[in-house]
Amino acid sequence: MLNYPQLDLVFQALADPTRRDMVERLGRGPQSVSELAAPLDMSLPAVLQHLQVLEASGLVSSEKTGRVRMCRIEPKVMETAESWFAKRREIWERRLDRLGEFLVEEETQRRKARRKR
Amino acid sequence: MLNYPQLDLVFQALADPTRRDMVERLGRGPQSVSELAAPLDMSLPAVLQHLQVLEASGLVSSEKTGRVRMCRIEPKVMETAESWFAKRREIWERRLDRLGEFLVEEETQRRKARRKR
DNA sequence: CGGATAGTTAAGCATGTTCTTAACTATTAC
DNA sequence: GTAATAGTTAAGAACATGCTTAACTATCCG
Repeated sequence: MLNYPQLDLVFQALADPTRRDMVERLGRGPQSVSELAAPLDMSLPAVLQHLQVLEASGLVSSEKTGRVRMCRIEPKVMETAESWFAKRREIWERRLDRLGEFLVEEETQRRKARRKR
Repeated sequence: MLNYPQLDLVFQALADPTRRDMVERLGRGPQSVSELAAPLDMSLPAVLQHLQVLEASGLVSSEKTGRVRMCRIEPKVMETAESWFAKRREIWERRLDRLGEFLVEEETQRRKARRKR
């Protein structure tokens, strides 16, 4: 399971539309810092700061060769975040199943009680 | 698809460990504000503020009857956030498939070329 | 070498977040 | 009706976030 601090950083990173956009584009393939920055309406240092947040969360990694820094997504961290939702949903659905069984059982008891009268 | 501002609010809400804890417990069943607050090491107003963040995101809804406010999770919003990851993963996996096909194709071409010599 | 390209660092400002305490309202129980 | 319970509101302190501009470094190209 993912430890709490990382989930903090991952969800914090994804809470910003600029960073989600960067993640979505990196999902289509690796990009340099300049390529990432091109469609964004902000300064290059601002893009760098977003990239740092993404890297701190583990969602994105980058490597510099020559003067170009290539950025790529880290699917494992994405999947671990996704699995937090899956785990919640599993518990939620199990609870609803139990609730459903309880209600059916209750109804059965009521029918029996009516027949006895 | 979920609109951007809501995703901002949902991920922002989940970026805090206290709020994730509240969501996890509400996933096991509805709770009053006091019940939600009980295990948390902070003042009641602070819990209220976290609850407001969760409600603003749509992840949690609440209803007051008498002097008790009962809070429940909104699974649909959870699922829509989860689906953001699923969508990213789908695109990512499709890309890797294409990349795999390309590499296999390339290898096949190389083998043919070798045979011709 | 010298200029263009790609990225980086630092400082500062405006705004947002997370908590606190104090004071308050509405509901229920005796 | 009085007191306990459950929640609410407001104000403020402390820190975090998301930008900016200015100045800088490292690499590549001719």
